This record gives sequence, C-alpha cells and structure tokens, in this order.
Amino acid sequence: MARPVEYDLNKVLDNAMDIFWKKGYSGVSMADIVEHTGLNRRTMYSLFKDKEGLFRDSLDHYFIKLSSAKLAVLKNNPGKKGIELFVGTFKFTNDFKGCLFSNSICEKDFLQTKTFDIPKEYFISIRKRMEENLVQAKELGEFSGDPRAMALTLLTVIHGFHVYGKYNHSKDDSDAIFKNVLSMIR
Amino acid sequence: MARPVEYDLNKVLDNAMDIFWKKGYSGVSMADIVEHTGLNRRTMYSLFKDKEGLFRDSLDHYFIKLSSAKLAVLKNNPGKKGIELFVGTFKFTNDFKGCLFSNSICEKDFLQTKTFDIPKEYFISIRKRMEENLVQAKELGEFSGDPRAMALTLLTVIHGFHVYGKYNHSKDDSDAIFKNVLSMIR
DNA sequence: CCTATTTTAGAACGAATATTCTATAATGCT
DNA sequence: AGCATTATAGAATATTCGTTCTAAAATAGG
Repeated sequence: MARPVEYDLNKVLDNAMDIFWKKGYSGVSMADIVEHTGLNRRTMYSLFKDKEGLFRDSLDHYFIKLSSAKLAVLKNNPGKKGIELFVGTFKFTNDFKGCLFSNSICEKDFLQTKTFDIPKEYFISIRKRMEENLVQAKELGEFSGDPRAMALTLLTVIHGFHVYGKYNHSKDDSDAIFKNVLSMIR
Repeated sequence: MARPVEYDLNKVLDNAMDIFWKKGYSGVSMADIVEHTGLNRRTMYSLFKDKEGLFRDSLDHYFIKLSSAKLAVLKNNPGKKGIELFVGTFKFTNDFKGCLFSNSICEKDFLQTKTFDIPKEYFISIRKRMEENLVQAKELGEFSGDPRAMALTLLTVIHGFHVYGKYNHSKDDSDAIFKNVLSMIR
C-alpha cells in the first residue's frame, strides 16, 4: 500500500557500528552516518529517534554479534579449554580498532544510562561465564584458585589487551600477554 | 613594559587536564575551556595555537606529574617490592575517571601523531621501568619468569584496571585483581 | 488512474562549534 | 604624562552540528 523500504536494517547497523567503532560517538557526524549507512536523514530519525538512538542500537548489534560468537566458545568447551579458546579469539590485526564497548566507556562519562548499561551488561555476562568455566576447571582438577578473582583478572586483561592494541599491534606481545595470563590457571 | 599576565600556567594546565580527563577531547568545548581555566579566548590561542595544542600540553602536563610520581616508586624500591608499591598506587575512587592516556587512546584514531605519541611514550617508559625491576627481582631470587612478558602483562592489567574502573568502582574487585596478578611474580 | 500511504531526496533550520577581531586595560620606559 | 607593548574582555565570524521540513517518488487498493 505504501512505498517499500530500500535499506537493509542489518547492513545499516553493520555500517553504523563500524563507523562508531572507528571514530567514537562524538567523532561521528550525521554526515558520516548518512554517507556510510546510505540511509536517508529522515529515515534515520524515524527508525532510531536520534543519533544516540542509532548508537544504542549499534551497541546492541555489537552485543548480539559478539555475545553469541564469544560466549558459545566458553559454553561449548568446559573448563580451562574453553577459557583458552575464548582468549584465543582475541587477536591484533592491522586495522585493529579495539573493543567498541571499551572505547565507548572510555570516551565519556556518559550519555543516557541506558546506553551506558549495554557494555556493562556484556562485560558482566562475560565475566560470569568465565567464572562458570573456572568452577568447571576446579572440578576437573585443572585449577585450584578463586574462580571469581580469576575471572575478574581475565576480564581486566581483555580490557587492557584492547587498549594496548590501539597503540601497538605486535602479534608477539599479544601472544606473550595471553600465554602469561593463561599460565595462572593451574 | 607591557601588561602583566593574570593566569598561572600551572593552574591553567591542571584545570585543562581535568576537564579533558572528565569529558574527553571531543566532549570539551571552547566554552568549557574558558570557563574552567579562567583563560581568555585570545590568550588561549596565543599560548597554545589551538584546541589540540592545549590538549597536547595537557597530556604533557599529565605525563610530567605522573611520570615523576609513579616511576620514582619503582626506582626507589628495587625488585618485587617496587612493583607491589607501584601497583598499590592505583586505586578506585568515587570520582574515578580512568587514565587520561588510556581514555584518549580509546577515544579516537587520532588527531596528529605527535599528540598520539605522548601516551605511547609514557606507557613504554612504564613498561621498561617495570622490566628493570623484574630483572632486579630475578637477581634477588624473587622471580623466575620472563621479565619482558611479565612487564607487558602488568602494563596490560593496568590498562584494563582503568577501563574496568570506569563502570565499576568496587574496591574489593580492585584488590582482587592486583592481588591475583602480583601472585604471578614468583 | 487516482488516491492513500509511506519512503526518499535533499534543502533549510537554529544552535553550537572553533577561531578571530575590535576595543580597552595595565604595565615599564622615557 | 605619554608612548609602546602586551593582556584581557567579549562581540563577531564562518563553519559545522544535529534535527526538521518540503516536495517528489513509489507502491497497493479502489
């Protein structure tokens, strides 16, 4: 009955996510968004309310993509093995942009709290899942320390890894960090 | 021979540093700068060239204040003791703003490279100094691992600590992380 | 093939941005 | 006291920002 849409919501969010990832929230202008998503200005406002709405949906998009991919590794591989494989999914690349969530949290003190809560919840879910694997590791006799403290430490290292990678892409450093930290699980 | 200045350069940089720390580079407007430094617009431009110039000098200011305070702890306390005391200088507070350098590096892809290089150099100097302490620790029989890998790991944890503290100020978590990591030095 | 409905294209808007200009104020030297 | 010099106050500027408006385009049903 009405004119059909021309955009693909999934691609729009992929592109919005990418540009926020690269330039940060404040660094992205509406002109950037229009250019990279191909979205009409009017359409963007009717779909997402405003710039922060699009940002929030981009964070959700990132959450969903990462959450499923990363958490599955931990769930499907009980104990220490899951942690090792999970940690192995983090790699420096030439166009390394860090973690969208870490970057966003570091950028400012923040926007609306409902935007702030998205990264926060993701990090909590990651930590809890690592803790479950460490409890399993304990039952399997692979680990004898405190699962909560260790999961917290691993999360902190992952945060730090993404900061470090923003100014140094050395693959050797990346390997050294994780090898060293994984040796703590014993 | 001419009208005397009314500003105190040290205080100006203290205040500029604080506001960049709180709001990030993009989040700070010229109006913010004028308000918080008490500096006249014209004076600000003649002293620092432009906003990024002031930012760069604020980073240098941060560098100098931190570098002397933090590195001294490592230098004055050889071996593992220095590392422990150094790590102990990082604490969560209620108004925790993270690390100005980490925040800046995460914020964007960056401005001029000479701005980017300030945090980078600081982090390298911290890592190298920790490495020296770990070499001492090895000579003292306090440590048997790889000093470079361990220094790198500690730096990464410090990065991560500053990210974590942006969304969770728990003192218990802070203690758990560092206690856990320091136990790796053996 | 006209109308109702929704999407798009992109011009237009006011507010906010970084930067510069003009005028005035405060000193030291002659 | 008057002049040269530099600092200040804050108005003015041009640009860019996020957001909204107007008009045209594309469909389905009558």
